[in-house]
Amino acid sequence: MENQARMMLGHIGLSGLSEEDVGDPDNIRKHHSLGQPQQDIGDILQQIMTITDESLDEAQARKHALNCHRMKPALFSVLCEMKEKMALGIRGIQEEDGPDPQILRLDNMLLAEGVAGLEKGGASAAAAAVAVAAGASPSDGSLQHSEYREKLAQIRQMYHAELEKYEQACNEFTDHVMNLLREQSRTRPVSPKEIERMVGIIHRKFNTIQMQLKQSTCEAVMILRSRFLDARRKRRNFSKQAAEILNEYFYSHLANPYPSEEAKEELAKKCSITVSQVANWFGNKRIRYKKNVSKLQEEANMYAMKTAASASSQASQGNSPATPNSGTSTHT
DNA sequence: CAGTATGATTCTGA
DNA sequence: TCAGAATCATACTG
Repeated sequence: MENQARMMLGHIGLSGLSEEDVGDPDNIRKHHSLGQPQQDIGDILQQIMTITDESLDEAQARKHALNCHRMKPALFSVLCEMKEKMALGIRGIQEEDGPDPQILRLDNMLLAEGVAGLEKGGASAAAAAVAVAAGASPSDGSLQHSEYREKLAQIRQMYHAELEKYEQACNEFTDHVMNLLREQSRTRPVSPKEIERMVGIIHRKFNTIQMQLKQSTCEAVMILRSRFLDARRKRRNFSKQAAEILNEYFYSHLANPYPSEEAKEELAKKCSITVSQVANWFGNKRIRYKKNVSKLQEEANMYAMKTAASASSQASQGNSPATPNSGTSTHT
């Protein structure tokens, strides 16, 4: 950081003059009386270039010597003059280009994913959104989404830690550069605009770093999300018992195999699956039955007989069936 | 390992 | 918005 700042500023600073130049006023006279201005400029440039090799203490001593030098006001005015000419070139640079659309996009994405939001609500909301996208009921969410939420929280934590680190580093660096410039303004002309410009440059640099952080965070969330959805996509056959229950209901309501919300909920509870899984099952079953009536007729008969048997046994025990047996008789 | 079964997803039309 | 239809992806079976 220290060196970077010096490198950024050193090339225009006066502190490049060597000890003998600054310490001994005669040297300046000597250089001027040599009648070889090009050689002198070369020397000075050489000295300027070696500034970065010096220790901080040396530089401080040199600066102090320079500040006390009786030629300083004259040098300062010369530098002001030079700067006036140079400033024309600097002014051409555009200052602000408004908020970066890419950063905005990334911010929105992170907000939507619950990474950049205020509290954990964002993360759970995102998890719920994933649950809805995956067609699951909210009731089965807590168990299956806990892992997702945990990972998301990890990403979130890392993101915020890094962001804070970058912000801190940016502020520290800005402070440091501003102090350096303020310090230098005693020996060379440094306008507030220039300081502002330098701060702008630093902020832009840190913004690009921040954008990279946001980009990789987005990537991580996307990977996590797709992995989570892929995991849900992995199919497990329902248990034999669940299939029995669903088939029984289907064939006993063959004339109208569209269970109501309440019926679906009950079936879901009985089969230990979600309501949407019940809906999926009925959707699949209806279409597949229709496509293959002749083949599934056998299955229909089997379930019809089974239902009849259980109904009669229940009747003999004095219990009435819980669900009406509407469709079986038409399909024998 | 190929063919089939099955749960889930996506698209379409009413 | 919902059901049907097509399709995908995986599990199961001979």
